[in-house]
Amino acid sequence: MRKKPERRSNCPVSCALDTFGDKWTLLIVRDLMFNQKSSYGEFLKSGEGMATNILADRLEMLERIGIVEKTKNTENKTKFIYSLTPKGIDLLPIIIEFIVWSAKHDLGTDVSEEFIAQAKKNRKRLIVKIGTVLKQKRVYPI
Amino acid sequence: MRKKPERRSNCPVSCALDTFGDKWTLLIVRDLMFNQKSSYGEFLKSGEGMATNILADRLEMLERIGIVEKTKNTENKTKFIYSLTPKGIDLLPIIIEFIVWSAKHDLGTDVSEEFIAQAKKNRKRLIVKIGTVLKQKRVYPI
DNA sequence: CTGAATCACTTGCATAATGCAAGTGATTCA
DNA sequence: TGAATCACTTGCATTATGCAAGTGATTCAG
Repeated sequence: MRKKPERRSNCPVSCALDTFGDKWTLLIVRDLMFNQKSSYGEFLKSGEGMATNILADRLEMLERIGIVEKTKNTENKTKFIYSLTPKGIDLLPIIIEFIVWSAKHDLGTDVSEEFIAQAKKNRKRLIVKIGTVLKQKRVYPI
Repeated sequence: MRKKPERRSNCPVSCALDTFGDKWTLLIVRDLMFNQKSSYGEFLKSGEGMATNILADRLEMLERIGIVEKTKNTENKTKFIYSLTPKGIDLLPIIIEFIVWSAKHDLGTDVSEEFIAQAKKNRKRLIVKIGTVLKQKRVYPI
């Protein structure tokens, strides 16, 4: 378990990196946003090969700070469903900008032309569109 | 020295995190963009207290992958000047979105209302404006 | 009703990254 | 010419990550 990330300064960039400044946390968010994943087992199957202990640690952290919500699956009691809260959905612009940057500067990265075109020409619309879908997917707590 | 970050997948988010997924790299970029810092000694003085070896490591990496440029100061030969390349300047939207997210969800973080207002209402204009300043600051290689 | 399968984790230990303090070598300045 | 400045290195302790195996609560098939 990683140490409680005490804030290094009050700079907004620094504070964001206290939470997201690692190689895994935003990949979970990405999977929730773009890859239709919502369970521990599905996150594990992602191409990057996250270790089980790291995944458990990050999910606990994301839930604790209110970016992700964990609910019981009514069908199968061993299965849990993770979904993004509004605070988590607000990470969408950050993820989009990472994608745009990689598409431009990291040849060999897989991005659809379509997505980049929309991100550039109808950015706001794209964010609203994806955000709406994510809000609908959200499993509201009782 | 950290290992050469081999790409974990071809996902643009994952690729970006291979480079920027740590607590320090984007702070150097932030200092170059917003804090008028341009030398090793100045980066060290940042409020977060970066270790000297980590700073040296990240500066070398950022230069190697073409995000930062290192030039000799003509006045003082012991001093070097670091500046952002166009590839580095393109990180601006990412940094801005981190700031916007923290301003909204991390109370206690220091952001001016003015900046957030501009980021929301005139995002494109803000990016062009800051980008232009950074291009002018850039020390072109011979 | 029971044993195998599924799911979501834990645990223990090796390896890698980071943090800290001290040291080095090339200018530059008094 | 000796002290100060600047940009790093180096060595070692601490922390985080990676890997493989194990655990406990359902669920499902026979």
